[in-house]
Amino acid sequence: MKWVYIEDLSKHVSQEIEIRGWVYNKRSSGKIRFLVIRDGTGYVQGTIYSEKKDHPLFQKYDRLTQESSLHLKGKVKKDRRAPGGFEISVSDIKIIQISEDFPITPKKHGVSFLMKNRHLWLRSRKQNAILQIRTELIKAIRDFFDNNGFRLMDTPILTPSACEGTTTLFETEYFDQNAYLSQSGQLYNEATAMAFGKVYCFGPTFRAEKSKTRRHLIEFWMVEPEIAFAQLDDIKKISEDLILYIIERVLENRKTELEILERDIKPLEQVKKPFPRITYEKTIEKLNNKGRSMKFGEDFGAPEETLISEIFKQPVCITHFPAKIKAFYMQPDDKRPDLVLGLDVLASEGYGEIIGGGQRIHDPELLQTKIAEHNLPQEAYEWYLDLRKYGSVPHSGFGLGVERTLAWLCNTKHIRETIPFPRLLYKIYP
RNA sequence: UCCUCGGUAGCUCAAUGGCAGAGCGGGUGGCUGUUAACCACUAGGUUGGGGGUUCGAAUCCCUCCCGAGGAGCCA
Repeated sequence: MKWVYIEDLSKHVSQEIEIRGWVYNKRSSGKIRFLVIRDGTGYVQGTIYSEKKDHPLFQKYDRLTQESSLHLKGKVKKDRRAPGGFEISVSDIKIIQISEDFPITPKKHGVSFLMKNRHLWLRSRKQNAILQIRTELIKAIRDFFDNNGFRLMDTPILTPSACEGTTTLFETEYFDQNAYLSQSGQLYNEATAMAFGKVYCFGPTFRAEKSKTRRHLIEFWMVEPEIAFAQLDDIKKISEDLILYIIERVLENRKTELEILERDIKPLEQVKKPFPRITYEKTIEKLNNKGRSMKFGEDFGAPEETLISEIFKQPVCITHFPAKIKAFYMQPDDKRPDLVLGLDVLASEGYGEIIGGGQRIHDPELLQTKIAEHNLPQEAYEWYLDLRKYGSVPHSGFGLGVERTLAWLCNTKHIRETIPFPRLLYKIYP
């Protein structure tokens, strides 16, 4: 008999097939018994009907507990009463294992309990939906870059020193020296961009910040394109195209999951390019007009980002930040040397920054000065300075945070649900 | 690191100085279309740890531990 995944059931109506999965829920009513099975690709209801109370299938059914594993054979039927529109009229059950009492019952649970049971929580419907969308999001990101001439260049996770010297890094041993877990692939990406033109890296990054908010993970995934000869305006356009492509793909292929999450898709459908483009100084002005007093030189916090997204109702592209609040490698504006050509994109609906990037300094002397001003050890940056000695060109890039983007797409309150096993402040179990 | 709130049955919570409870989950029985099914019965407790006040503490005080929300920090 043919083993079929639940997501493909619609192709097998009226056929005898086999499903392999786990018991999600049971309901019984004497002579008819219901069994909801999940197999990772979806959920389907099985029905067993008999006049005889001691029917062998009833005996097996009665032994089944939540999350018991089984093979289930039966005929696929279309039925309006069944969740999902299809159900299986069960002809045989092969029990693989009777599960012990499963901790996560179909009722309410607290976050702390669920996080301790993250390895089991992943089996729940909403968690499953979020992570199904995650795989679509990642595929969409890769397709976007692959289809637009970018070369995938993986950057190292073990690095000899800080990329920027701003964030706190995880330190580890590297034989007889110290090494640090990467907080960004960008600097290495600049080298590969000079070798391949258009590149991107996609990998995990690590920040040892003691951040305890719904927007922060200690370990998170970031995609970082870097383009030789590109200037600020070029990456504005690419970041818009990327975001629009991602939304399109998720809306096209993951509608069922968005429904499970009860995500109102209108705000996503309404995202259009070009996004509102505004400078840092204009943003400060707007915030002040809205009663949020801010001075030039202050960085936006979570409340400001929320307010900005309320003003525009679209993702917003903010540029021209004070040099003081940005990293050392940012290219200064010709007309305003106190400003840098940085780019942040804030997602709509209050989700805050999902993209950060900008144009990089290509002048060797200027870069050297900035490294000195930021008290960074020049020896560590010799290779990086080399990139400006041998055919230096203007170049730009940005990083997009996968989990923040996913939280926005799914309308998930907390970022911890957007990665299978989140690493959070002081929490690394399971 | 700081601020606020919390920790009672496997889970979610009630009991605010006087008998430690309910719903879910588990077990037993019933029911022909259930949708987190329902109905009946049943088992289940070191009230986070330690100390104190009191005739009496889940409840008040001290202390430690753990968690949540937020802030700061943070491309």
